[in-house]
Formats: sequence, structure tokens, C-alpha cells
Amino acid sequence: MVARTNASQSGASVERISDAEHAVMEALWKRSPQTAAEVCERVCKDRDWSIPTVKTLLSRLVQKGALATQPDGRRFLYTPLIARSAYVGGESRRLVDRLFGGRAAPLFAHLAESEALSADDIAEIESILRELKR
Amino acid sequence: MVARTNASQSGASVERISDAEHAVMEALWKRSPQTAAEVCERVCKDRDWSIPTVKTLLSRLVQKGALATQPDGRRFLYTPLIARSAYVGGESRRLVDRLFGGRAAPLFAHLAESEALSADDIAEIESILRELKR
DNA sequence: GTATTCAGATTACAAGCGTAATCGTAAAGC
DNA sequence: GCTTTACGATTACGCTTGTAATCTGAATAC
Repeated sequence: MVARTNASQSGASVERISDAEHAVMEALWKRSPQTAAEVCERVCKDRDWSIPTVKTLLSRLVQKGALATQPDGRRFLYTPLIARSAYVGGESRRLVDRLFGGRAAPLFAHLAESEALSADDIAEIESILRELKR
Repeated sequence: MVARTNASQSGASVERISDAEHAVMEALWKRSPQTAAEVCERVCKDRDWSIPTVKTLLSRLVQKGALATQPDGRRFLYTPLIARSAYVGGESRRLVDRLFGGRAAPLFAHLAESEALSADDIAEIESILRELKR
């Protein structure tokens, strides 16, 4: 039995990251480390949050092992412990597993059918395919 | 402003369907209508649920407008009100929006990179692409 | 050196979710 | 007709999430 344990490199298995938490992670993936206040600057407007909310989310992410803190005077600097690509990969696989029996082609077919593919997308995908076949 | 309101045809906007609820929906998408007991036969083993659990989920889905009931003697027959394809489409789009800025190509690239694509997948995708271009 | 400020920590609290047990009632059995 | 059974409905309950307010202690400003 080949254990498919560690979802994928970079970042020990982290508890699931919620939607709101994800927004915070995105800010830190864009730039890090950042203080709570800086993160807030980047997300509070959009999501209409107050600083306390961001702080709660940051704490939860630290607890979950998704963020590291490093003290900087009286405040903390937060840095992601898991790579965005690992997270994204995990989430994608979850979706494919749950909805498409683990196969990517049906997902792709679905996107195609629902016209969620732009011409650019198609061109890009073709190029990726060409790469894959080499 | 082109309202992108109704997620996608078939099935007025239903409240979000949770993970456990989704398992129940799958059973009913496979065959419907079914009674609570029948649904349980199909999912209780897997998820290690008891009948009451299934009944709760069915009720919640009815409340959410995802299932219709039709009385059959003393019990109910449940039928999906939303098409699987609508659900699947919605969930896929949610993921693509959240993680890939709404573009499908990056998702595809990610699946390709993480080797989540089998040879079959690739062949199938190529064929879909050929279709698209006609 | 005391008052203010500003950070993280703690607490809050309602809604959604997973997972059921219990209640009330109508049908079925005898 | 009373009893058992088999339903759906109601209630439960702890955990997670979204969204904060409050507390506490340390730095800063005078």
C-alpha cells in the first residue's frame, strides 16, 4: 500500500484552511513576511474586515501550522509555512477526486462545455500538452 | 453590468451544499427517486453513517431547495432539484475563481505539473480540444 | 514615571456542519 | 382495536467558521 500521505512536499500536512483564512494566505504568498497591520491593508478593504478579524485569522493559521511567526520588536512578522503551489495542488486534487472520480479529463471536459475556456486558455493548454509529449 | 447571477441554468440558486450533503446528492444523482432507506444503503457503509444521519442530511437538502420530496404512502421519495452538471460546474468555477484568478489554463498547468494527468486524460483532452476548434 | 497607544491573546457568539438520539404519529400485524 | 414498527420531524451537541470586542502588557510620548 503506497501511502499517499503527505499531500505534496513543502509544508507538513496542515489542517484544512478555510475560505477566510485563504484570503490571508494569499496576501502572505504575495509578499512575506508581513505584520498583521500590513496584511490588513491588503485584505480588509476587499473583504470588509476589521483588524481584529485579520488577527484572529492569523492566529488560527499559526495554530494550524500554516504560518510561522517571527518577533519583530513588539509585533510579529508572519510567513507562510506551506507553499501556495502545495495548497493549490491539494485543493485541486480534492475537487477532482470528489467530483470527477479523480480524473482530470472530465473536469476539463466540463470547463470546455460550460465555455469557461477562453481562446487564450485553449492556446495555452495546447502548448502545455505539447510540452508534456516531449 | 452583466449580472452573473444565476450560477448556471437548471436549478434556482441553491444554498451551498456541504460535503456530507454532497455524498447524499451523489446517491440521488445516480438513481432517483429513492427513499431515505435506499439512500442509506448506498452511502451509509462508505461513510459509516447511521440512518438518522442520512435523514438529517436529506431534510437539510430539502430545506435548501436541492431536493424535492414526493410522498409515497408513509414515506418520502427524494429527487434532486439541481442537476449534477450544474453543481459540478459551480464548484469547478468556484475553485478556478478562487485559486486561479478565474482562468482555467493555470489549473490545467497545475494538474499537468503535479502529474495528475494520465495518458488517457491527455488523449481525451486533446480530443476535446479538437472538437472545440471545429 | 505616568498616560496613551498598540500588539498579540483571550473570549464571544451566531451560523453551518457532522453526527446522531428522541419524539410523535400513522400504518401494519395480529 | 391494541401493539409494534417504520417514517419524518424535532432536538441535541460539539466543532469549525466568520466576524469581532475586550483584556493585558509592553513600548512611547511627554
